[in-house]
Amino acid sequence: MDYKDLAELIFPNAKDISYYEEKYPERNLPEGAIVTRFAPSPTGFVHIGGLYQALVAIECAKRTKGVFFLRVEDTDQKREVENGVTGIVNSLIDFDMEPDEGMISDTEEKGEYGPYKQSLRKEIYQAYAKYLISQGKAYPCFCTPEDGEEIRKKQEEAKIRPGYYGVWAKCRNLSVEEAIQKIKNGEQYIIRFKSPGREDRKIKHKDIIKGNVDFPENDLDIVIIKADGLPTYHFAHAVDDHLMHTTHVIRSDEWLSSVPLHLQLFQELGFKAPKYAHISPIMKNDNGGKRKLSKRKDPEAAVEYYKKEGIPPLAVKEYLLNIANSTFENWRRANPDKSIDEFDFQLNKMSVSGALFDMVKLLDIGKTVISKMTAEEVYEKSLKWAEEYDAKLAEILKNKEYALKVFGIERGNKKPRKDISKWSDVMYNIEYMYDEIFYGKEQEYPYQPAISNKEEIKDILNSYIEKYYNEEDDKQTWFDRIKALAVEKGYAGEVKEFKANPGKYKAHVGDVSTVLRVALTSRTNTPDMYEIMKVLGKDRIQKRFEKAIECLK
RNA sequence: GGCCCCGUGGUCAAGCGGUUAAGACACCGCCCUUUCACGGCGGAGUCAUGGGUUCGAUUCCCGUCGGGGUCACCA
Repeated sequence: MDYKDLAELIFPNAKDISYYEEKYPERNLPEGAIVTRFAPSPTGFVHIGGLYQALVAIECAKRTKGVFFLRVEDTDQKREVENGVTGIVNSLIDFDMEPDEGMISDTEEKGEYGPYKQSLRKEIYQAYAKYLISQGKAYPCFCTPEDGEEIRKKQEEAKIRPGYYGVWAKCRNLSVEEAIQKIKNGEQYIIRFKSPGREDRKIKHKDIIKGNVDFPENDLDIVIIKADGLPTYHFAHAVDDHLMHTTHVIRSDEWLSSVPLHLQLFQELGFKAPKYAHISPIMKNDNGGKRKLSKRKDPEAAVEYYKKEGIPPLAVKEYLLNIANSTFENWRRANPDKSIDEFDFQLNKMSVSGALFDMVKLLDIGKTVISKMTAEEVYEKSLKWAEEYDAKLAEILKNKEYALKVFGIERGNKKPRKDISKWSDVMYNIEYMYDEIFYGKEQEYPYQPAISNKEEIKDILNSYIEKYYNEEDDKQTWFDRIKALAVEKGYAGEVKEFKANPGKYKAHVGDVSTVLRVALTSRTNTPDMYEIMKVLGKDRIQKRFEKAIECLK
């Protein structure tokens, strides 16, 4: 009896691996094309770090006319969440990061290299496990989880390296006959890889991001097929990325220390190993210390958070790209209007250490991104956001024609306003332009100390609307009239003049403007008042003044 | 604890043996200006530490310290 008999006994129905080798031929891609993937567990939750990885992967694939695919790693059934895959796919779509192939929902997929869901690939893994067993490179292990625990305990007590290896790997040296007998006796088992490695030897690995890294060889007989018949991550990774012809494995750097094992697996399976790029995680400052953004503690760890806040996906991507390649920022300054797809992303220029997440910077990028949009775009996007997250905003945005005027204020010129960094800022930015909200609020007029006399304010307001305001005026004329009003009432027409001779005037034209502004908007700081008045129109201006005067009493 | 990775201003970072050590965000000041934002100009602030190597180290080597990762029938 030999290894083949053992393999046959364990996986009687498994196909020969040549079947799969033929079924999934080499991809027909241009020279240098990168085939890579995003391979999350279907928890339905996409971590910002996952999005980051996916973005990097997409940039690589796009740049080389390669392939980016989505594979679902659901070999741990405990982690399975209902509709988890759809959730992930939708998040990618939200960010305009749709994969070229792979899963497109919980049950559907596209592409020739599937299934893209590992739980559906059971027989494939078993075929390769069978192959390994028949070669004497894997074996059934009859140790129970409790046995494993016991071994670890002993190792800990003896202060030696824990794990299933060397003399501790009890089942490794079972003869084929013994193994067959145990199986026939109905003993439960799992399949372990028979590692040819030695801990006292080093291997060299060149990681695209981390550079040269030396490790001790792997000598652990890790399990490749679990009791439930599904593979472990390591085995699935080797089989899948081989069969799917992945050229570059781009993943979080928590996997870096598994590289010796993975390389060994590829070697023993007779596969060509992919290139690896291990990305540093995005960190967060946690009083003094650094730690990974945590799903439990940090809301911003979830991609869903950005959607809820209304931070434009493009802003998130630009921010992430900036962490990935800091040259992006300079490129962006030089090419403010180009698509990010034109940026020459370099995998090997990625930072080796983990960056601290900087929300302030993200929001700054958000401001710039939104400032470049047309009023129409701002309208569409904020409405879409509002429909999902802010019913009141959605309601006031119904009148598109008017909303466009409001969003058009100081927009589209060479120096557009930058005061909206996310869609959830919109309400605050525009609410006073809507009468239903303006009059609905408890009226407060924060007049400035420069002009605080009630009669004075009333006089300025009345004079302005009666004698000085003319809807037809261009901006220069409009402001000249405000100056004339100021002068008439004994204020300096120029701020400079006032500063030069402060004793000569009650205050200056700026203070007069503030009176108008506050009456109009109940705010001291607003965008350009000329444009605001244009949008409001004379009737509404008059009404607001009347209301302001009324409130003075 | 073993193994591995990392350490330039508050943050992201360029730099790779000789630089006044880029740039961005944040901060401060000034200018522009009817407010605010924008924009422009300027400012403060950094090579973790100790030893080497070298004519010369932020750059190379070693130690120390600090941070992170990993040691599952989880991924």
